[in-house]
Amino acid sequence: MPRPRQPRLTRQLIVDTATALIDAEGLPAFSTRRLAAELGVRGPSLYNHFATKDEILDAVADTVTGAVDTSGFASRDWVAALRDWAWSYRRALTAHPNIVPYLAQGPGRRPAALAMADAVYGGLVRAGWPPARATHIGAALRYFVAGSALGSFARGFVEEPELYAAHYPHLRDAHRLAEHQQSVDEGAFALGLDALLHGLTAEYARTVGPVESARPSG
Amino acid sequence: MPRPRQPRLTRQLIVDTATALIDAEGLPAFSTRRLAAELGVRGPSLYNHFATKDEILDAVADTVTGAVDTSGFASRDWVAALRDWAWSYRRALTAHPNIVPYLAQGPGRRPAALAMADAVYGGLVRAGWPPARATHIGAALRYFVAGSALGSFARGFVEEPELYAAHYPHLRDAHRLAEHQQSVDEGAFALGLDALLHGLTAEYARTVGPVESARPSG
DNA sequence: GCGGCAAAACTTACACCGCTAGTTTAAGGG
DNA sequence: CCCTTAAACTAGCGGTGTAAGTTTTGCCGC
Repeated sequence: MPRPRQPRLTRQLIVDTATALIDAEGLPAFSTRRLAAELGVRGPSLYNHFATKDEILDAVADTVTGAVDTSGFASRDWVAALRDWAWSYRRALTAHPNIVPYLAQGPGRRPAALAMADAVYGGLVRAGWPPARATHIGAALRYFVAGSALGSFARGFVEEPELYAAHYPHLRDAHRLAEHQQSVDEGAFALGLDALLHGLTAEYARTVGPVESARPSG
Repeated sequence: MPRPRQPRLTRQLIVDTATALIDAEGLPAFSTRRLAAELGVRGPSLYNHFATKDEILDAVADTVTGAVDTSGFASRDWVAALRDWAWSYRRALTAHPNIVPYLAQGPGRRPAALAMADAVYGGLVRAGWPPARATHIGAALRYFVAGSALGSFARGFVEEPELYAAHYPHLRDAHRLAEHQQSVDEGAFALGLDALLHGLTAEYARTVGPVESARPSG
């Protein structure tokens, strides 16, 4: 089957299908042949549109990151902007949890990740944070969000109470975590984010100056 | 070459060699055949000692997690214990950064991870935190530590200034991040951890009661 | 209109992957 | 001493990413 009348593949179509496949079956199940099959095509054909498998994954990761909203840094005080950004970031990642392990490994050359870092850094510097501090804050929040989307603390537990009861006295009810997975993860995220922002507000007051444009809501 | 006079493989030897191999060449380079070659053996021989490749990786991950020190929860106030634990946790992970993406995916059945979770949870509950809060705090800190060890914000940047200058105005000096990688990551971690603990201290005073045994150091 | 070139699919193939099955020999217990 | 078990082996299956070369189509310039 040679070149068809109308191309069957597009970068966009490949990325969309790859995203759906990863969402549905996980990263390990994502292979070039499997993806090609999903597209009604033969595997190597993908290489007419992407140079490597990683390039496809980068495109998927970039699309996911592109959904993050950083507009708050242009309109709100820095605390509110950080909060909005962190939640938007988390939502974007948890919408496609299976790609997170790949995505989490450095902003690299991915345009959307760089644009995001740029917006955050710029917003914090504009708010009065020293550049080095702005870098640290952006990184720290990134750690927290990525960790929360990746680790899914609760998901790791297993439905076998006796596994825990014997050896881990305090985790007697750990198996229950699996039931309330989402609420545990979201609760931990909300608590941690509030604590982080609270601490940053105090740090701001101490080192930058009295809180003016910063109106902490927590 | 049949059964040798003296076994050439041990679970311990396999785990140690696997750890060294992953440290030296990264997760993708870690294959059963490659590991076997490193051990002077033929690949399938590993399956006399481990059922699957993942079981080997779990053992490596468990060894890494086992190096985390949670003793502070038995002797110090909860804030100091959390701080010590978080730093120890981070040191354990950054000592073997290549295994982190695997390790980060849920505490699962790995004994060391469960023991760690148990110690943290128990310590927080003993300090007066409500159980649900204790779970959230442990998870939040885990997110932060795992994210910091995984993402290595700075490592992601590339040594090509012109890549950033054009499109990301605030990241003009982003390529310099690669130079100061370790200090940026550690600084971000220190800042974030202090902010988190500061916020948790405030939360404790507000919801649990006046700070008594808690003696925040930040 | 037509020749030629680029595009986009194809087939084939390589080296590697995790893992299974069956084989061989040595070690150790009854 | 036999017999089970352990621990290595070889062979091989189905799958992986990707390189190379083939074929047909669409399109652009003459």
